Amino acid sequence: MNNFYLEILHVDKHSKARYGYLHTPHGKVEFPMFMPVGTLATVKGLSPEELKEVGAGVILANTYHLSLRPGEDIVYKAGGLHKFMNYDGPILTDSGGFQVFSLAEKRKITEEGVTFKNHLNGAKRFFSPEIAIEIEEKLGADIIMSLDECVHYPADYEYMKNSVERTLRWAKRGKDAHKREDQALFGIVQGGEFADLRKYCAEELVKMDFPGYSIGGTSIGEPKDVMFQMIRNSTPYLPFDKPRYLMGVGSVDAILEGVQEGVDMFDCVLPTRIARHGALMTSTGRVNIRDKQYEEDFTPLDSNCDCYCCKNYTKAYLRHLYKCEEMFGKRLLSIHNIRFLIHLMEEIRKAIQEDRFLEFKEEFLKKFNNSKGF
RNA sequence: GGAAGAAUAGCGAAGUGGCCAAACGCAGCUGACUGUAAAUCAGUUCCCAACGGGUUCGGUGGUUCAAAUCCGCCUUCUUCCA
Repeated sequence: MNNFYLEILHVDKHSKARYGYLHTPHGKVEFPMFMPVGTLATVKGLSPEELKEVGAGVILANTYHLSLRPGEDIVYKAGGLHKFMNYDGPILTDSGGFQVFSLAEKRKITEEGVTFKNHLNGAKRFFSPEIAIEIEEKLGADIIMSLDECVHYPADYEYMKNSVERTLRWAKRGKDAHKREDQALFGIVQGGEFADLRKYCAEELVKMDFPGYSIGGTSIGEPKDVMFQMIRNSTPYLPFDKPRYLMGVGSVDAILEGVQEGVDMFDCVLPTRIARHGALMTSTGRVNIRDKQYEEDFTPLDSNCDCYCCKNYTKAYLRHLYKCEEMFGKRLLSIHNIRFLIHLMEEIRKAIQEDRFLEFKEEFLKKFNNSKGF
């Protein structure tokens, strides 16, 4: 496919951070990028117009969840995900590999695939690498993931080794099954905390020649330094000219760490989920808006933020909305958190182009870690 | 004027002789959340120099080894009858 490629415009002189455009069938987007998650074909609380306003490019949707509701055939009949959800930017679908982890007690893995007892009514649903691809083709995202096993942490070496071998076989099967020319299928690097397995998995995937590579099995409860090591054990084996996507990572320090190691794409439910729960990312650290200290605070959430929420509303008002469980509050806070991360990426991109990424990282973390981080 | 019933922690509400500093819900205060089973989950909320101690269940006086729980009186509220 020639309408999907990475256009690298600059590499930071003092790190592996890269800047450029990712070209997709639904337009080009700058990287490094943060991709908001819209599991059920909606980024919870935000309209497509609001997503544009906060600067979102790629957004995610989920194969497992959409295949259960409304069902991939409905989305297909609607004209695909873009039309169905009225989003004309690039969309990425996760394969269901994360649900192998998050719904661990409701599934069984075999060589053939994964059988889920779904979380809605317990009905069995079988996912093979081929079925995942078939569903993803019907959903019609620009970027799709092969079915993998997101392995729990910690896992012993033997388990991880077998799992990586199987994930590699699944990647191959998915690739063979994938027919749509207008979708980029990514392979996923697993291997947990084991350096040799990460390397092996990356190298084997590269042999299969995917248009992009994901790093999975991160941010599932492992310590930060372990996560950082997982990244460093993966990126060196991935081709320079293909996008690297660190899955499920959305904490500020981890994003900065990933960018430094040459990661181009990040996604995470963190900003939207914690926003709904009243926790906000600000340039000076974490804010729990429900806290009493904001009761009479008539200043913006983050004076350095240019989002609709920060430009128009005070902490006292946001606290009030939160405590009254008004949905507008959750929307405003979600808008802020997503804008915060996307704005962070904008600043990162600027810093990379000016070869001062490392200084930027240090300064940003210094301010951010003054209070509680994530 | 008479009759019946009720008063429990910020609110609602269990408990009706010892296992009660008192269930539970709400409100309050605080944490957590990372390819979304999440508008969720967890902790905490009488006072204190606190792995112990001190005061509580409308008020007051009793009964009892022991009372939120039983008895007398008082106060307030609700309903019904006049």
